[in-house]
Amino acid sequence: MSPRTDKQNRALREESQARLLDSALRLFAREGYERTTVRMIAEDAGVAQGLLYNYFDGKEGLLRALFERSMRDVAESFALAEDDPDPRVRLAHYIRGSFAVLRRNLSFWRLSYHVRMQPGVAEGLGPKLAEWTAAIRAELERHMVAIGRPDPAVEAEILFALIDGVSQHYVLEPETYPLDAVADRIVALYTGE
Amino acid sequence: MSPRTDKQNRALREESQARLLDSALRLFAREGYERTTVRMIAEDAGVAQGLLYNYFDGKEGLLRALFERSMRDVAESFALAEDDPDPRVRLAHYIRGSFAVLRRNLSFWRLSYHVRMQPGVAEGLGPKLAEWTAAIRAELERHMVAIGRPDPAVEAEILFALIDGVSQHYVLEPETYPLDAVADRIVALYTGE
Amino acid sequence: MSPRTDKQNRALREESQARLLDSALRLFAREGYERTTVRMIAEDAGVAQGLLYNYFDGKEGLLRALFERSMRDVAESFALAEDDPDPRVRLAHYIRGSFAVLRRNLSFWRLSYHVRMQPGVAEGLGPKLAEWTAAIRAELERHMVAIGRPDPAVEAEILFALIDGVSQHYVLEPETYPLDAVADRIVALYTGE
Amino acid sequence: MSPRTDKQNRALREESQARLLDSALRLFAREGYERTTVRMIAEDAGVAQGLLYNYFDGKEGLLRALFERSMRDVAESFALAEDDPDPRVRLAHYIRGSFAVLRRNLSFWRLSYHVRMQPGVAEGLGPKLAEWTAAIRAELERHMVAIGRPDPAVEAEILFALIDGVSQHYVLEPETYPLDAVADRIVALYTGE
DNA sequence: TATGAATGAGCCTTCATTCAT
DNA sequence: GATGAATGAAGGCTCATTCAT
Repeated sequence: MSPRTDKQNRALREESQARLLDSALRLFAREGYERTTVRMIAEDAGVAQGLLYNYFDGKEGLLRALFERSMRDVAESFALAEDDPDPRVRLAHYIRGSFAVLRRNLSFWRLSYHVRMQPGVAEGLGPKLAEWTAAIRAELERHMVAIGRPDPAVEAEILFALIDGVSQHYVLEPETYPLDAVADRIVALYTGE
Repeated sequence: MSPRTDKQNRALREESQARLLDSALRLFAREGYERTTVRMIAEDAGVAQGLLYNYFDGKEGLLRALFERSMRDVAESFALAEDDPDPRVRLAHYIRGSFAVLRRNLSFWRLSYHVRMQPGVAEGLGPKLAEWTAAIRAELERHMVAIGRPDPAVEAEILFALIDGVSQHYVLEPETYPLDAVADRIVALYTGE
Repeated sequence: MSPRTDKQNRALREESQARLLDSALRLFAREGYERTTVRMIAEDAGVAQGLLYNYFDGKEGLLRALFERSMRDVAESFALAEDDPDPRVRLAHYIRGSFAVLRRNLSFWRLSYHVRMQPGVAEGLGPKLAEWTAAIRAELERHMVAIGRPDPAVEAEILFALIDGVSQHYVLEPETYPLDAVADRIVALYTGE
Repeated sequence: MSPRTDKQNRALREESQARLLDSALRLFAREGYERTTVRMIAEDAGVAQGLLYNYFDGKEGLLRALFERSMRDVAESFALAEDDPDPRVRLAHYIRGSFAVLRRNLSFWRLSYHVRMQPGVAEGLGPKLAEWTAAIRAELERHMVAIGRPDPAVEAEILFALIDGVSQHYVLEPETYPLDAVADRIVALYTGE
């Protein structure tokens, strides 16, 4: 008789959006962005194809929304880092935190590395990715300064490459990769014996 | 009109194949595998579209052939490594050699990283990639043993991740990445002071 | 919440219908029938998309209703024609009246010409359009008889084509078309010097 | 063995293009531009859908090509007009020529009137249509001057509207419209008694 | 050997319409 | 009476591949 209340509508919308985002994340990560069709996503999400276009600006808009949501999640995860007075402890937290975030958002990281190596697609995301890596470089350099390393810029590059390389190897074989042992060793390398 | 000799035919064949492989490598690396069309490759190579199917098993076969050729090139590059008695020197050579190979075959590495993060495509290449990384891991572990590091398996993972991470960062920004400084620092890390 | 009276309901209904018809007329005329979406109409009318289907038989039903309403308006406009004893004066009134109606209902005429040249759509309107033009032809022929023209059927065709052609040219460029001058000249042609 | 000769290829291309243009003209005219699908055109032409895109810039490009081809045909038809010293004779030729062209290219004129009343589509054709009608107006005005009519601009509008109105009525009912009788009467009106 | 015209499956997207509330 | 989330058929278009020459 009377139309749905605003609250009902909002719930419906959020449910549908979330289902689409979840399905898209899983499929993009598993099959790749280009090979994932809009049909697959809608089917996986259990909605009609057309619905996607009510909420996102096409397939690419869905990818963008996915990055926004996931980057927000990641940012929140990092925000929890405790503020220890010892810079070595802070760095250790950062490193371990990175791998914890990686583990918790495996699909997103897989997608992220996929997109980074996919010329046309990465550009569709605008400057977001570039800003992100710039921020990581800056943060790592601050850490290097704090722990008193000489040539902190190069050291930051090295730690960045190390974390990134490990993350990628883990993402490619999460079942078998010895992430904990590697993480321990990296932390030991930077926080002394 | 007049029948060509076998030698002429062979030369024609090899010329056409090489042109196609070169164009494919450049375009796959620059535009991504999925976004590169067969038409683009043929046009860039200056041959008709159909010719590709005379020599390769479609677009994916072309990619496979590309990997075979490039991996042969890379293997040859590494084969030149001198055989120094000092294991630290040998490791230093290996590391510097890796980055030298990277520089010389930028497009191939770009494509390689691209494909590695592209689920469906990577599988199309069969076990080649997996064997390759396994070989690298084994070689690095041998180096770690030779220089007497404890826990050589984990150390090998770390050096692999480091070289891979640096390579990838370089590949993404070859113009600005401080590859030499980073390489020097890595060599220093592993060959003492 | 509190039950509405019948009168209130009727007012609501009529308001919504009128808003939809007005929006549809403007948009169909401006954008064309096929390129106007139901969403555009509902948005322009400030109602929900679904409401349209409460009152009309879909998009095509809306078009039909629009024609019915507008043709009623037009018929009323013509009904006001005075009944002068001089057939020449009556014809002059008819001609001038036609252009006056055209000016007052520009959007409708634009839509009307649009639909007339749109095969599938015109048929959807049923025999209405055909009857209408038949009526015009008949009326014009009566005028031709009344002013004593030989071969009144052909003369009626000519005047019909003339009025129709002028109307269409005016509708295509209402800002610049010299409608008054043309109308004067036509009246002069038929009512003698 | 050897590839097709250039001549063979050209013949194939022209055949396909002509088939597509012919089918498109017939279908656009009969069903309307929007309601004609690319699938329908290809099927009617007896080729695969994709072929259309080898030769035309999509559906709209096909329409443009159609207008170019048809307008060239029409221009050629008019170019044959004899150059009589008597301006009345020249005008009579022009009027009769218009209707002859109309008869010979019925589908095109139907499409042309259809497109003229279809806002978005007409714009897609660029300034072509506008230039065309401007040229017609100018030519008619020259005729009016030549036969010594006062107020030639208004007279040109009237003759233009008349020809256009007749043409359109004929196009809508080519089977029954008394085109010859109407044409005779119009010529009589302008060339005296 | 080489060409390029032709194919058609499958993609992303739009939009009239339905229906639970 | 009114809402707007949801549907899904159908549209235009791309592109890997085939094949007659």
